[in-house]
Amino acid sequence: MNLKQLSQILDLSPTTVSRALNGYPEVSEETRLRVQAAAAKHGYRPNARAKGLATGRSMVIGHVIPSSSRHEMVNPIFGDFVAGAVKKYAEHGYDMMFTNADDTSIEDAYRSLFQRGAVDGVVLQGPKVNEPRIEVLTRMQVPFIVHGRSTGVSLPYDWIDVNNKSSFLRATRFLIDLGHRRIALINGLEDMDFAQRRRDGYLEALKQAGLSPDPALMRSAEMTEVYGHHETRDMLRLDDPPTAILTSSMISAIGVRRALDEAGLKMGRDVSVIAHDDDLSYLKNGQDVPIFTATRSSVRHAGELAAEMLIERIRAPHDPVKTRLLEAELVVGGSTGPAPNRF
Amino acid sequence: MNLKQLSQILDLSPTTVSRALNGYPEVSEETRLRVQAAAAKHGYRPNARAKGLATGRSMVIGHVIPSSSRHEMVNPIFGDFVAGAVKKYAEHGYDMMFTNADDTSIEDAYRSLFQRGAVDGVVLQGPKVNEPRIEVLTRMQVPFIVHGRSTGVSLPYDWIDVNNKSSFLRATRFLIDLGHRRIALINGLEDMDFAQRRRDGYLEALKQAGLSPDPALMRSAEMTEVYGHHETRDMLRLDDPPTAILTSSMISAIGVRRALDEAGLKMGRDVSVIAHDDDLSYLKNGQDVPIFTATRSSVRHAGELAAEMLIERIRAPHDPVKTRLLEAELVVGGSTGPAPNRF
DNA sequence: CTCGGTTTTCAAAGCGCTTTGGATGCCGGC
DNA sequence: GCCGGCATCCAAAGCGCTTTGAAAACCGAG
Repeated sequence: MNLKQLSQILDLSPTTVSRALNGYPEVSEETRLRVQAAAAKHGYRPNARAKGLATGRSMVIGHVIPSSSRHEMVNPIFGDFVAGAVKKYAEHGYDMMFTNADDTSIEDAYRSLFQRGAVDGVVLQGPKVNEPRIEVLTRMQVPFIVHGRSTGVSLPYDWIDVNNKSSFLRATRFLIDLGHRRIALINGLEDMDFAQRRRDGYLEALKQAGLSPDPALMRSAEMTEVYGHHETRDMLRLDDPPTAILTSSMISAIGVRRALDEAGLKMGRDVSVIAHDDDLSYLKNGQDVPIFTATRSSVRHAGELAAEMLIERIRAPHDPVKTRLLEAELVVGGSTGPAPNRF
Repeated sequence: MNLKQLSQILDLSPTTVSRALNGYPEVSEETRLRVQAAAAKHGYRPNARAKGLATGRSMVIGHVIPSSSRHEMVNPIFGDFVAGAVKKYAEHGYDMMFTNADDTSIEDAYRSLFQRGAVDGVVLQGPKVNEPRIEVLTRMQVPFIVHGRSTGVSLPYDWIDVNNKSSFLRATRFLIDLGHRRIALINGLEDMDFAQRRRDGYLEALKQAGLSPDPALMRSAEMTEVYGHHETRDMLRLDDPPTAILTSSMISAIGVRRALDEAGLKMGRDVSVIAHDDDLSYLKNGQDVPIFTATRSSVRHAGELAAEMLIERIRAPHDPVKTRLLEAELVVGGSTGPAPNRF
């Protein structure tokens, strides 16, 4: 069932039917109702491609998933972000599109997505330090939003980010206030901008407290459970092991706990742990009492906000740049306590 | 840059340029090279919407995400499946599209997606028992594939599934062989088809061993960490607590372990645990030695296969139905051991 | 040369929609 | 009775591509 057929049934021109359905004023209310009824009855749905061709808009927003960095897509954080975004997209009549690209052609992927008219805008996820994609997208005049920021990029661009630095600064200070001096950081990959900012916050707090950082206590890798476990076990073998561990994700924190258990140490008593909690829906940090003391910020909520900001941007391409910085809250659970062995 | 402009630059007709680019034989090799060079030089990308309009195909495959069941999308399993699928899509020139739908209109969402020409096929995820969507999609003649199956649906349809029943049967038998008699099942939501099959396997194994199931040891809910923890803690309080626990996901297994830790029980010695492991990339079941004894089946691989099967289906809509049943492997880790307290 | 066949190219229609620029009919005002 | 103005409706062009059917160019055979 297409417009033409529907208009023939109604004995109206396609023009009028189109207008009736799209809420234009130059059609009588009577006709509009008649058209709407017929459309509903025959299950008429305007062809999205034709509509897009005619209007020049696709009502689709694109996300690109690097394929080689296997984890990115799969990353549960990504999932929650996308869930938040897709909901807002739907509210505004947008669909969400994914394209896959290998790392070499990732810029190409964005370019192609937009230039072939598949999407009206894109969201850039997981920005690295000096993220080159930002410049590319700006030059192409694609409406886009960055989830995160990129130090080193001086262009203005829309972004939404959580204040990683301040949240890790506060978490570190919290541990220091509890008397901890040997504080480890199990961070994400530090070419990622967010990881770098977290490290900055951590270092800043140490500095403020007059503590000097120990490279042996600073680890960086993809945030898996196994990685959290591995690094923790490794650090516990040090002559002067950490009494507190700061970790960049709940997943690795789970690995940390496993390593502590294996070593016969009790979390919160022998070793304190603070995790960054993205408030993932299937991996809640406990029911009422948080399992881990954590810096919490809902990545799903960030997804919603990002979607709204992007849609705004698409509507008004020349508005001044908009940014949004979310503060994480520090929730205190059972995984932290005063430093042991205070002499 | 569009076809017309490019053809003017080349002083050729749009027809010829289009054919040259799409590999049709009726264009001289010389011209073809000239066209390809110009296309590359000017960064020409055929407009996807126009192409779609003309060909009647969108080269997009759709996934629908129920919004009310918050977890579905977010579910890390979903993420890995999608990662596998999107890779295969890309290899065949397809993109992936997501639409959001609330639970009431989920059928509508599929209908709309297809009828408005947004997608060439869809994948149906998380089928329930007597899944109504299968009938709807069949009737609409949408090419589709089901990830999982649906007991109670008698129509033929393409599906790919892991043999949930046999894998849980084997896992249960494995525990029985270790001397366990009080075996708990922490299952997913049992209106989901996969969960029901797992329960069937579990029950079958008990039956074969002459054991009668205890409703107090059979739990069912969304597979979160907190849930695994909660149910385990609850069951440990029973007069006759389980000595082994079978759980439907790694995530809840982590909760199970937490509950065991809290109760001062050692996993693998006091209580044995077997999890179903979807082999998620960021939540590996250990490095070399598996953490949990588990029934393992890569959901990412399932995603790849599903994508290929769907693309096949789109190419040949009238081919006989294809199905694929994957067997999970039973990997033995440190979480299982002989039943304690044998008298 | 001429002619049938082959290769190469092209004009134009069509995909399903929106939108511009009228047409048509009806109204009251003069 | 005519005209401007308004409310409705419509024909046709256009979005950027593919594809049909036909023309043009070229070939060697006769």
